[in-house]
Amino acid sequence: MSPSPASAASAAEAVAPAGRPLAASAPRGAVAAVLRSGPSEREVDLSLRPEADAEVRFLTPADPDGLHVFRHSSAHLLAAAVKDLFPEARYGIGPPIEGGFYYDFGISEPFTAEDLRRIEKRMRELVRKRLPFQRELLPKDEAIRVFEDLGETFKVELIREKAGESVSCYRVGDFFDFCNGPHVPHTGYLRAVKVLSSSGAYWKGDAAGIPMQRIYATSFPDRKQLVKHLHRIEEAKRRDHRRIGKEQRLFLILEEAPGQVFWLPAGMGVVNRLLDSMRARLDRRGYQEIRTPLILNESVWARSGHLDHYRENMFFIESDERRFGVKPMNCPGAALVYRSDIRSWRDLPLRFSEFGHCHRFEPSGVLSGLTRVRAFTQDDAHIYCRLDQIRDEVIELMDLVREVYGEFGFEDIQIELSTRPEKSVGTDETWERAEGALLEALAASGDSHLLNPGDGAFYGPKIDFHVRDALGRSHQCATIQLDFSQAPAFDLYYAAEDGTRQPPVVIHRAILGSVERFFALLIEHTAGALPVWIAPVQAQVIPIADRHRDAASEAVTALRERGLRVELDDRREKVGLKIRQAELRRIPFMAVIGDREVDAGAVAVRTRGRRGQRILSVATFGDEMERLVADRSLAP
RNA sequence: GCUGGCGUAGCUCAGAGGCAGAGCAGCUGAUUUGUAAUCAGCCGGUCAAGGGUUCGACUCCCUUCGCCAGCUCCA
Repeated sequence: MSPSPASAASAAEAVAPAGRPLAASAPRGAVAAVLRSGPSEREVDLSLRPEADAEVRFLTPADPDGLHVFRHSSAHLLAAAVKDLFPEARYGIGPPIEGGFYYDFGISEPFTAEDLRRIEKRMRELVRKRLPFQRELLPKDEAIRVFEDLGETFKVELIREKAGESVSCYRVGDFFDFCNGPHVPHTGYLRAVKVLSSSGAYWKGDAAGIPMQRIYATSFPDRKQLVKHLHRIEEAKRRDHRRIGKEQRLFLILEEAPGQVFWLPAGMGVVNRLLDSMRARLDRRGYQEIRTPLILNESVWARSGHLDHYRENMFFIESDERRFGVKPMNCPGAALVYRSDIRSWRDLPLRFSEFGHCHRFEPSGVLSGLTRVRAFTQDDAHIYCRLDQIRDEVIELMDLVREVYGEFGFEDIQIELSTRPEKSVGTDETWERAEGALLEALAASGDSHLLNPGDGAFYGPKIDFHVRDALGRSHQCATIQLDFSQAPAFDLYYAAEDGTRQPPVVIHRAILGSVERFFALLIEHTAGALPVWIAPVQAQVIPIADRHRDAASEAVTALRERGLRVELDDRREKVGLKIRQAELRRIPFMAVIGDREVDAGAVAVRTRGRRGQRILSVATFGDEMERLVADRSLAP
């Protein structure tokens, strides 16, 4: 997320007089300042006394840079508390992260829940002491000596790697840390802290390296914001697709097939409507749908490069003394389809779409609900085109992504460009050309993006679209990947205008990404209250007593004849109970029929999540639902 | 895969070295019901699986499987 203009403007600009601490001119709540000297800027403590009158911008926790400082200071506070209680813990790094911060410690025993409570308590004690954050500059060799004496081997390593000749350190109480700063003036600022959880981690993220214990925590400038944040975390848990999937009987994941999905009728219906809507869209955009085998001869995977680059993520089976690979991707199948006929430059671009069921062997520890599975359906396509068509195709694809995600109301989407990884096929020249084409398309689209150097697929660079789930975790969904290597690997060519044989460029792309993952995000995004067009049941018709059954049944029939998904709840239960259960199932509309409605030839329509009802004729009610379906409306 | 936690009825969860518990759901009956839970009765369990310790294990120990959080990796 980038800093919004509104919050950046909230940081006050000022001129600080020479010789006086910046704090003297700082507005209430400021935690640090940005000092401008000429064209360069640097973040500094409020205790700094500028030598000459200085232009400064004060940072508060309301702007992203200020919050960063605030959380970073909080991380020092956490480490100080841990060192108090566990002097043998050596500290690693403690950066701010979205929603809080963490600190890694080298310690033999994992922290218990009780440890975390004690740590939080000690943090609060240190807050009450209002201990100042004091900056000290040491020569590099002296700093190394100091941390060696303290036994802080991680810090010694960091200083050796990162520090310049003069090493900036901060002291807060007895806690001394190598750190650039800046920091809040004293611990009293950090009055709303909460230790959240702990888990294992590794020094420098290296799974073969030294195990560490990581403590996650968060902090806010006041108690109210902290409570609000903790509330959001609770709300996210309520939206968890695993929970809603179970409650609403959408899908199952069983021990009998780890990482694979059993779609229940309600969930299957949603998936089918998703796919139908994608198919209609693709038809309009000139795609041709294909389906290729799940299991292909091993030689295909040798040819495609998967055996060399993707083997550890593949399932293999042996039958009739021959080895087969279960497809983790659909590309080789598409390549074989392309090769099955002669192709002319006039045919391009050829857009083959495939809702391909892919299997990938994922390590057990990464499986999670529908977002990380071992078998999933990709809404894949392979576009075979000429070099000069790449730019327009990619621009067209970005438009398609925007269209689909916009329709579901996803707004927090991050675009990332990933470039050549270490393990890759193809020449430097083709990689440069492919990366250049993507950059051009990105520029043309006007969307901002992040750069992920070295994160591309082994066969080409890619543009990924990430969407956040309810818990704030980011998931890759749509992806657009260029591939200059499939054509040579599979001897693909087209007859060019000049009569020569030319290799086509392949664009792999998925819009939903994995249908399973997209489904999960949709559930969390809507908290299970799916839009009418895709909801498993669109309306529940509820007769009040037995004598209203016939009228209710007629209403159901009339609505079903329009193609609407309507259920009848004619159990001999109270209306309150039926309404409650329909609300819990997030059914968009509840149509109650009692004496008044029978007399008027109407239904009393209650809309999901709203009190009160409207008296409508069955025909009007049907019209309204049809309109919501046709518009793919997000309401109600 | 690694670190830690967890696995008890269909679901949510309590319990605990000595007869296995609750609420909801389900079934049966009564209630004919007006917008988020009507009442009563009944049924429901190899306490994840395998091994070990013990007079006795659901409980303690070991192994395996699965789930959860994080790490690493990714659609």
